Amino acid sequence: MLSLKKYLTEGLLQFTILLSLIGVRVDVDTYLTSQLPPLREIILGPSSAYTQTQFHNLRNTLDGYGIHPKSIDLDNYFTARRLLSQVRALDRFQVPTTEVNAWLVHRDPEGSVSGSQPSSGLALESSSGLQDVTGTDNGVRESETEQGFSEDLEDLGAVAPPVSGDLTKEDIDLIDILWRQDIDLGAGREIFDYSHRQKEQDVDKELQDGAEQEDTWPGEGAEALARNLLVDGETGESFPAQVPDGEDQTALSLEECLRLLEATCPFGENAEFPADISSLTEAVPSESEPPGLQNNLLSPLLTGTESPFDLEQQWQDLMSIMEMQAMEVNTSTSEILYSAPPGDPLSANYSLAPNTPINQNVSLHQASLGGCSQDFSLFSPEVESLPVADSSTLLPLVPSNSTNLNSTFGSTNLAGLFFPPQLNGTANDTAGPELPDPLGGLLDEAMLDEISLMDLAIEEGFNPVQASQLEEEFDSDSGLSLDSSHSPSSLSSSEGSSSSSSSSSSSSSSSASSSFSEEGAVGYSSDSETLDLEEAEGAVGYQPEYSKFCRMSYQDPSPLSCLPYLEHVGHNHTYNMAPSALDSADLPPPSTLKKGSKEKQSDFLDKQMSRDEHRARAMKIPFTNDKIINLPVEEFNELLSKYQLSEAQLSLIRDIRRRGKNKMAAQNCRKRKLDTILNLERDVEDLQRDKARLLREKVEFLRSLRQMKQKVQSLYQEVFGRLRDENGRPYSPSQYALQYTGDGSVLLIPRALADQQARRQERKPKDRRK
DNA sequence: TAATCATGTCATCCT
DNA sequence: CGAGGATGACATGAT
Repeated sequence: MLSLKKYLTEGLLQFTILLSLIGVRVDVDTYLTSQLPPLREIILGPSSAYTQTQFHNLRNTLDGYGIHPKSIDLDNYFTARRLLSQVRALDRFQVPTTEVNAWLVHRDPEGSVSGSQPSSGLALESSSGLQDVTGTDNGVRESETEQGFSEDLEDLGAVAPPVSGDLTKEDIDLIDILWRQDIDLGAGREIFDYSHRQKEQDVDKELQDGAEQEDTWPGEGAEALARNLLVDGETGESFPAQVPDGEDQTALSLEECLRLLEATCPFGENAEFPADISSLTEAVPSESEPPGLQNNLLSPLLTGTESPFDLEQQWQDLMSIMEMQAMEVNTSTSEILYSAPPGDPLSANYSLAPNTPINQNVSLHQASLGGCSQDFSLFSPEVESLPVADSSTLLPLVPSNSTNLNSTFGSTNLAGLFFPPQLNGTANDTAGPELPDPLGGLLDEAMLDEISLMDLAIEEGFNPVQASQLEEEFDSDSGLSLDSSHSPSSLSSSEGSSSSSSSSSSSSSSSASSSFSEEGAVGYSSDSETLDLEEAEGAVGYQPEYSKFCRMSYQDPSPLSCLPYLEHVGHNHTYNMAPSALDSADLPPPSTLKKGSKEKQSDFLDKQMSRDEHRARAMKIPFTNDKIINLPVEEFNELLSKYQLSEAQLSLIRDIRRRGKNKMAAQNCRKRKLDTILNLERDVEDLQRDKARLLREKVEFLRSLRQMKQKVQSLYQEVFGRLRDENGRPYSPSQYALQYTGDGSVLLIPRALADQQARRQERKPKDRRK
């Protein structure tokens, strides 16, 4: 039951963070990436502004006991570290791995516009986009991307694996020197323990990275946007810079495709219509080039593909945003992207006539990482005919936006993908001669379901269930740990740490008690005793709590920490677990003191004592508070039975014991809380990684789907173009359409009929969704 | 001086 | 039933 309760509590916390992470507005990302302190502190660890907290975290979790959190040394230390790192950064080539990758990838032979883009994510995606149609090394490329991505995450501190390589020997040496300077002031070496150092380093790193990225990422977002929308050097068309970037490969293949299509529609005779689609496929290998093709056949099909393409692209935009967020692009960038003036992209886009679909398609291939703003401009007229707000509000993944999402995402499923836009209910004024949906029956329902599931999963903020379902369907080797199995782990870890802490605390206290217990009870001067007695009897309320003598962290064995002169060095919130022990331990033998100093000393001692100690003294309790608190029940009762104690004394003793126990419990409780938060931090990082990976996978799926779709389209055109009526004339695409039946046969049916059926099929998945 | 933090304490629930 | 652990809430002192 205890663990269940724990689990629930922790689970609630996790759930909360989870919600904010994956659900509503995906805001944790922005919290993480922006410089908003609170959540960021919790998740990524405290910044220097929260040094105190950070220190306590370390103190509690990393055994960083030894320097007081409020000590000035700490600031010195951090400042020194930071300056040191900055100085060192001057002579070091500190380029994040991803950055390097980006540059490598960006060695564009054409020196295209995007080559100057600093966005690593964009570059990476572009790289995979470059390989898009070749497809052969896609896997390799993708893995590169993934690697780069995760590295990126790590670089940005979202992940903090102990990379010992981060610290060079000179680093350690320098830190060592610093430590030696600090240890005199009471700083324990644990402070400079690696984990701590790494945390600190992360802070430094963040500073440096922040400086670097200011150059590259967020600040230039708008500029990049502007640049990306500039006129393309090659074609003179105005479209996003990504377009020429990807043109190398995809455009090429699409041009091939175009040629193929143009070639496949001869006006010749003897058009034999293959009865079977498979035979059709065999008869016309996708890359073969039958000569001659009617041009007007192209546009309906190609424009028909634009809408789905653009929907995919929206997904990729989504991707980009997610990943950019994950890459700790700060919110300002996102805002820039979100609020990208619709006018320019739109006009730029509309400058793309529908009869230049290649560029659009090509750009769509590339629209993945980073380039969200550009991507907006890539929406085809069909999609952009929707209110602009729809497409932009789509991006933050607001669940309440479901209607818009449905209207846009709904057509992302295959039915939408393969239906010409006019059948989708989206206006398509620019489309040329219309062709009916040729491919409605080509892909089976199951696939439709999968795709819509994917859409749904991400659309609704990555519902874990759906996401895992999605995972099961698409990726068996998932590392996703969204389910509750994670909580027990963190639970157990916190449990373990708490138990360890409690055990160590009790052990340290008890050891103290064993050595010093008796002295504490006897060593008080009588006058102060009577005084205290009066006070105690007069006032039931607490006396003011005296400041403590030493910082005695309940786990801190460091003798340095008990030096009285250190008290004014830093504020001292001691866990006075064994105050009497401390008192007696640190006091010089009374014989060595003069009488005046002895008085002072006892005054001083008084001030070091906790309220309970004062009360105990006042009530003449014959044994130490430490014993009262830490003795096992049996021994405690034995002890009580040895003395004749008044009811008041007994009651006080019980109170002391209760309070002492509760004090430790509170300490443990707080420590547990911190542990929980740290664990959650790690969990969030993991989930972010998982999320990014899933999104990458989705993009991959969509990419391959798009390729399939292209193939099918070209095949359709080829087949349709070869059809001849009894007079040997080609069928008009505006009047006839091919339709695939369930049994694999292909029918030539009148356009109107095809439209009807297409609409019916289109409604199905939408209904299912409701 | 107000805000914030760390810590102690109490009340309460639970085992 | 009492001891004691856990934890939320509040108090207090320090910064």
